[in-house]
Amino acid sequence: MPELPEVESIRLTLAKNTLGKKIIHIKILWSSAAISIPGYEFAELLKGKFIENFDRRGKYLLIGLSNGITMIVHFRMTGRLIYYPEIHPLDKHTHAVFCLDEGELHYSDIRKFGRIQLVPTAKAGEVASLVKLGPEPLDEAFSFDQLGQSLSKKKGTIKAALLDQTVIAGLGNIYADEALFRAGILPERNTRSLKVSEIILLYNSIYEILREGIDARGTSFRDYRDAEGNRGSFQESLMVYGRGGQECKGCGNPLERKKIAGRTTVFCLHCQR
DNA sequence: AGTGGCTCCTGAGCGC
DNA sequence: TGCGCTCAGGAGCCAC
Repeated sequence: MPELPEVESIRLTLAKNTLGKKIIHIKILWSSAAISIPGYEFAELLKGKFIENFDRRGKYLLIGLSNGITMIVHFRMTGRLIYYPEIHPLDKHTHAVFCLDEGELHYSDIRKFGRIQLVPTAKAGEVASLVKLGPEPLDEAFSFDQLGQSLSKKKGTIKAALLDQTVIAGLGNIYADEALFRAGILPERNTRSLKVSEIILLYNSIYEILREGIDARGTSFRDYRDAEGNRGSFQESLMVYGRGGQECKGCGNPLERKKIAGRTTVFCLHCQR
């Protein structure tokens, strides 16, 4: 599932392959919920436009086009945007093909949870889902004070707080569990019970985990691929996610697996407290 | 206001 | 072999 490091990897590989290219035409194969406007209108708006820049906010990818329109993509669980230098056959779950002056870009999504919307670039900052987002964890301006302040407003468990995109943008189930393990904090801890020293540990862990995730070009636990169709490698470095019942890589005790904040959560009772 | 539960959707994995 | 069940989950929405 594309979280911040995966979306960032998609952004980088897309920019490398498609920046400055022209959209010749678009084939819409499935458009019911994924695209916010009727398919023909969507295709008409993008036809003949150049891909000018790529940005990312949390798990959202922002593609700037030459007509003053920004395409905002959220991949949710299984969304993919893959560039092929040559004409490439459609697969069962391809929803749209952007035919470029050189190569083509395929948007596919097995579970159909992904969303694409078009907004005027000038108003991209006003899009409700983006406005609500909390700070960017990799932004230089993001401090542990800021994290502490965001967390102080939350009740519930720290796991729920980390998944809340208004607290901090870009964490999903994988990186939330990994950051908590690294910080040595139990996911079920009440957010308000965290000491300043623990918030500093958590702040550093989030930063490191996301950086390492990007360096590994993301986590391909199952479906994730970057814009060149390649898998990431961070799944090899996971300490807890997807490892319930297995030995903790830190202490050797079996890892716990429990639903917290409605998400499967894996943690170590010995290494986290 | 904050929280918990439901919904969308498909494929994988399991037991029988 | 194949059926039917359960699970995986981001975020929007609703009820309390």
